[in-house]
Amino acid sequence: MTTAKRKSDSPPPRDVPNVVVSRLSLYLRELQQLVREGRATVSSSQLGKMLGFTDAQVRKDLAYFGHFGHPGIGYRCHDLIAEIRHILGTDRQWTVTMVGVGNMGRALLRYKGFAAQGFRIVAAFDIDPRITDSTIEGVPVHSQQRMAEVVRKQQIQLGMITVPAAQAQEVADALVTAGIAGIVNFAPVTLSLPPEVALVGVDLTTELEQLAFSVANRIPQR
Amino acid sequence: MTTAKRKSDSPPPRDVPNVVVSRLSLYLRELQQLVREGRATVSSSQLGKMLGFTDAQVRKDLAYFGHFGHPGIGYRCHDLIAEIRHILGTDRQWTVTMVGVGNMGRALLRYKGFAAQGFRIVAAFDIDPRITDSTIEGVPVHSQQRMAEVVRKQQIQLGMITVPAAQAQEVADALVTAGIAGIVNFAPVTLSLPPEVALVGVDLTTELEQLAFSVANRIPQR
DNA sequence: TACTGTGAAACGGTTCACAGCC
DNA sequence: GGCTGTGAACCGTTTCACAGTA
Repeated sequence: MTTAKRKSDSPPPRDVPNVVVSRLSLYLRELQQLVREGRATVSSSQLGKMLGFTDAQVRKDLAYFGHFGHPGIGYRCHDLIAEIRHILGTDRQWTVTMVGVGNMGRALLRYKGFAAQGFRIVAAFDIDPRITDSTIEGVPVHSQQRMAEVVRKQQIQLGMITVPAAQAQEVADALVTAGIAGIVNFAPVTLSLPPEVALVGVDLTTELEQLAFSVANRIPQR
Repeated sequence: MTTAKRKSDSPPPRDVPNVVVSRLSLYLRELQQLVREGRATVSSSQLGKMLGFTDAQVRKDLAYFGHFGHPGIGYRCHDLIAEIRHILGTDRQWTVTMVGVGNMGRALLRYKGFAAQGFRIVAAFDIDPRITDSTIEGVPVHSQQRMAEVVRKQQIQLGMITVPAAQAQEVADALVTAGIAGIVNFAPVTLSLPPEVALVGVDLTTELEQLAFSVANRIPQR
């Protein structure tokens, strides 16, 4: 790390627009790609162009968190990756569990991309006795009854819900009781959780509907 | 359908904020749930509460497209479902293809939820000769070389990309050449497409990163 | 009374434009 | 010359508050 400095090391700014954080993830993805291609630095306008954002937006987004750039040079890719990972909290390991080992759950268990960003799936749960107490991709699959126990013992922080919609709320409640800090919900229902538990919803049908609307109304996106 | 009327039947308003469309999908999901529970009408404040939005927001969102509500009554669930499906374009069938029949592709092929919203997966493509020319969940899996031919012949409108990141751009280019109108990209890369092709990106690692940030910074979400 | 639809006000995020730095 | 960081202007979205309707 060179002269780049954070505004304040631990407590992050209070007033960061929510969308900024989601763009941070995209910057990170592009930067990792650039490093793989051997690039050392990138300017805000180059990074913006790759993602369809303006240069000013890139600079503003990053400036919420510190002075990471170098006038006349741009941003050093390697350093900026480290900064963004620090901001997102993915410079450390997160322990994750998956509830529901059906088609979707299984596919996500096999996906190798999570580990590279610091997310380690350490346990899965299902109600089907044919798969509980087995191991899929090195991840032990437990009976859902053991959730509280396993989550506590293994200090699991995040949960992904990939059960049918009808069971999603009770699974979420169980995860909350077990002490989970955040949930990604893939079931197509709105979950209600206590406010101290973070929630991200991913509904694939909804995504297709966005696409259908764009196509049906011929809205050029970029 | 009763007295509810659209502002104008076919051409939709030009100036609809983008976020409104994504909320429309959520309204639809809740309304379908309400109908399953036997509810006939719902007010903007009830619908809003279910999703964590204000009543004014719900009314404004819907008012962009027409006068669907009934003062003193609220919205008739059944009618509003029909209206929203008409707006999204999901009152008709969409033909969809899936490129990449690995873990994720297979999981999505098996997912039953798409069909219920009007999305019919009619063909899939892969490069692995061990699975090409077979059938998965009733969906024929073709060699990727046949993409242009099959997409044209079957008049496929939308594509989902579930290949590894390194191949995503070339697959996207091939889909565009074949004449696809919109793409959902699950590969963790930024695709560059001609502006007349609609694009929705879903990056699961990005979603986990959002969650990590929220947890690391203890931001209550709701 | 219960509720919608909508102008107007308030808010928040994006873009502009430029001082400062390499 | 090339580039960042940032106050100020701008613009899009949300919320308010109320007239109108059943």
